[in-house]
Amino acid sequence: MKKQYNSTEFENKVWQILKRVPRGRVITYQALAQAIGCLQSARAVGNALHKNPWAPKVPCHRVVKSNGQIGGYRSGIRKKTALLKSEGVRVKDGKIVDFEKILYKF
DNA sequence: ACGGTGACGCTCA
DNA sequence: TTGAGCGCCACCG
Repeated sequence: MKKQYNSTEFENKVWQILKRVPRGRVITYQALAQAIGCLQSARAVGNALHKNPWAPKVPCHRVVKSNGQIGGYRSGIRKKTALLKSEGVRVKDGKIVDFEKILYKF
């Protein structure tokens, strides 16, 4: 597909992995980065999601911080939380309930 | 080429 | 437990 700004294998990998996360589950930026191959690039992952050209196509709202917190969202963490709750994920004050239980593993 | 920015992570006080 | 600081990687002007 055409590169919208720059060919980034890294980003492509991010969306790809994120798309295989089932509904009602969540994944951490760290795990995502690890799946790509760079455990230290959790930040870069967030950056990729932040600028992701396929906003509604990719369930970016299923990506949370490694400590179980919601993290951030381009449209606001509130929206992210609402989406998660809509999928059956219980969120308590910006934190995932039973985080390790709904955490998706590859 | 360089510096700044960002939806992060971990350690220390 | 909470807050602040430093380090990490990738993208953009």
